Amino acid sequence: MQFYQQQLKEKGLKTTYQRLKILDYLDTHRTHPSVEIIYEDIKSENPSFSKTTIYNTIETLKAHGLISTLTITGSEVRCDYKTDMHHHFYCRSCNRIFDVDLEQPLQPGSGLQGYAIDEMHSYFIGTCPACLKKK
Amino acid sequence: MQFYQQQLKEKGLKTTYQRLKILDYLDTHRTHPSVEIIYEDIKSENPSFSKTTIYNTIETLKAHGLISTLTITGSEVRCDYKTDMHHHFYCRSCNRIFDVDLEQPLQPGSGLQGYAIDEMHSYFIGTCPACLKKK
DNA sequence: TATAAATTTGTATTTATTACAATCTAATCC
DNA sequence: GGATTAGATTGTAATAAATACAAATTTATA
Repeated sequence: MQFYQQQLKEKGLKTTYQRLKILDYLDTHRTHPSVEIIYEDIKSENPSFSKTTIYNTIETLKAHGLISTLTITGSEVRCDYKTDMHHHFYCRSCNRIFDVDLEQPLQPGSGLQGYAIDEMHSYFIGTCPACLKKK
Repeated sequence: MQFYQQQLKEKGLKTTYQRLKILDYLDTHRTHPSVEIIYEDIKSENPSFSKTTIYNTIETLKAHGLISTLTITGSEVRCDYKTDMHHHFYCRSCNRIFDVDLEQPLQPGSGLQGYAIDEMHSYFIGTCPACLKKK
C-alpha cells in the first residue's frame, strides 16, 4: 500500500482509502475486471463502497496514467493495472481477456504524423484454447 | 445495388430492401457511423425504418463478413464497410474515426498459437490534426 | 399464387454509464 | 492538534446503448 500511496502523491492526487483499495485490487487481480466485478468483490468486504466511486476513481487513475482501460468487449469497460503497451485477446466464449505477446508489437508510423496519440491498442477477438477444447 | 444483392446471395442471406440500403449506406459513408447516425440518416428518407432492424442487420452482415464493427469509442458501436485488416485513429475531440496506414501492420504471432482468431484490431486514441489546429 | 421460413417493426426491458447534490474526508494553515 | 477548505465519496436519479420479444410483413420456393 505504501507504493500506491507514493504513486498518488506523485500525481498530486489525494490519498483515499478507496483509491488505494482499487489500485490494490487491480494490482492483485490481473484479470481485466469490469467495474461490476470490481464493485462486487470490494463491496463484499466493504459494503459502503459505492459503484460511482469506482467509475470516478477509474477515470481519475486512468487520466493520470496509473491504470488503463479496454473497450474491446463492446459491452463494458475492462480495467488493467498495466499501463505499458501490450496486446490482448478477448474470448467471446468465456468473456475473459488474456495478455498475449507478439513478435511485432504495434508502432505508430509515418501514417500518423500530425496526430497526438494518447493511447494505443491492439487486440484479437475469438476463442481461447480452453474454450476450444470444451467443444 | 446489384453487387450488394449478389453479396447477400453468396452468403445465403435473403435480399431485403433494408439490407441493401444499409450496405449501400455504409459503402457510400466511409465515416464509421454509429447505429444512431445510420438510423437518423436512413429514417429521414425512409420513415418506416426501424432501429432494431439496423441492430439486427449489422449483426447479420458482420457475422457473414460483409461489414465490420469497432468498439473503440467506448460508448457505442461504429460500423465499417471495409472488412480487411486496417488501422484506426479515434479523435476524442471531434468523435471521428480515421483510417490510418502503418508501416508494420499487426500480425498474429506465435504468442497466439492455440487461439482461434475471428477479429484483429489496432487503433490509436488521441486528437486529430484538425482538432489540434483549433487549439 | 399459396406456403413456410425468415425478416422487420415497435415496444418494453435491460445494462452500463453519467449527472448531481448532500455528506464526508484529507491536506493545509494557524 | 483543531479549524478550514478543497476535493472525494456516496446514493439516487437520469441517460443512452443495446437486447428481448411477439406481432405483422416480406421473401423465396413450390
